[in-house]
Amino acid sequence: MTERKLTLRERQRAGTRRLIQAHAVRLFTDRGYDAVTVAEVAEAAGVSAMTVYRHFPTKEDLVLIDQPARLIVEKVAASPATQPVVRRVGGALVDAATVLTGEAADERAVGERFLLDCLRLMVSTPALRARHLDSQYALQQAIVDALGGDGAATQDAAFRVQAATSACLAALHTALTRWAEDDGRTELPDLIARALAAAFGDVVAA
Amino acid sequence: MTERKLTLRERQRAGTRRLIQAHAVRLFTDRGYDAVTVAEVAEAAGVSAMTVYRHFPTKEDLVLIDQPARLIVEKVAASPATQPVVRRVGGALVDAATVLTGEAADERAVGERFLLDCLRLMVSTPALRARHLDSQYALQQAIVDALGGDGAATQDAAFRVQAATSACLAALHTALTRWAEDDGRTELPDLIARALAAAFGDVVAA
DNA sequence: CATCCATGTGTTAGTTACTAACATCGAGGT
DNA sequence: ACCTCGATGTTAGTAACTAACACATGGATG
Repeated sequence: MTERKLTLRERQRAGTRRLIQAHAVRLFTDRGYDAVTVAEVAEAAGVSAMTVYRHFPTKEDLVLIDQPARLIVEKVAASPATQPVVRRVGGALVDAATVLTGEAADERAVGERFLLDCLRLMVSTPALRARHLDSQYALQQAIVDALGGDGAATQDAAFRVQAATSACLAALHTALTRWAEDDGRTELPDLIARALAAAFGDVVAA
Repeated sequence: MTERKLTLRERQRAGTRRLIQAHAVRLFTDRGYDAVTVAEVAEAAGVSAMTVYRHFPTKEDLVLIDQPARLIVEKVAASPATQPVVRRVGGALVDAATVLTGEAADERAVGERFLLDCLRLMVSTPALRARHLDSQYALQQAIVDALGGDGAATQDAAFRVQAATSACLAALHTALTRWAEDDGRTELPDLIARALAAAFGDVVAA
């Protein structure tokens, strides 16, 4: 699975990174994001505050998970260009979620729990929610590029693609929020599919 | 139009508020949001930094325009409950935009220019874009409430309403972004209607 | 018109997120 | 064994806020 060619330093670095993030999410969940300072996170992880900033550019990045943008973009690019945009993007989102949540069940237990903790923080903390929504906006730009709506097409066509893509990602966000509220009890791909169906009707029936 | 029963102090307060905001948006547009400190905004407006914070809780609020949430919510609540959600919300968004951009043409020239400056900043500055997206998320909650999907209905129905509403607001955001890029040359209601049509097809034909 | 109070404002001191610059220590190749 | 480079710590600094207190002025009351 994971690359075994990592040098000792790289493993140590990755280790402290995960250590810092784990302590951060735990403290934030316990006492609230705003009530915990970066210095406290650093102390809990046994490092200096500067080290925290070397691994995470901002306090918010301690919680924000880098969306699997690459996977989604690949799936969008691989979708047939003959289908409507909402179907292509929606299908890619469901597929990507299936791949991600379907990984090895043993790692899933711990990994998914951590992910749910992060998601809950993102939904409940205004600053994190805002940053998360903005990262989805960045994902939208990447998806639009992958859809092949390159500068060639009309500006009006590009606008329509933007609108459809943003609507799909909004449905995804609704599904993610619900997933966090449900504590992960419902299967994420199902939630995404249902959110898409609620917004677009049967256009996205895979 | 505006209430003439304002006391002197209220008019003074509103005056300094607009003064501060005008100087802020001008400075931000000229030199960039991050390169201008709140202290500089205060100095340009001829007040102390503390006064700026008394009028605007955060630096970001100097640019963020309070969305006409009330108008939109009213229009949503007034829409026929028999129609699908995307139609009800989409129609309300177009209607509200028509009302707002259709105001007295003389005030519109200056007001719309200021609004476009703010929008451009919101689109191009990450911190502002994030806050704006989050304020749209707040608007989403208000719209869902107004849709009458009160706790009575199924939790699943509430989820579907959330998904559809969020998708509509995503289309709105795409339209607003395009409007700012177009420098307001295209009529905003038309842009919104086209964005909705691109996402949902003919479901929203008003 | 004199008085009192509420409100907007200024000043100061503090907290916290974040940055820059320099010193140190240890991993990893020579 | 030596040298380099990368990870970390330390210090000092900037800027967005917040709290607390003092001051002045609008606006109502006698």
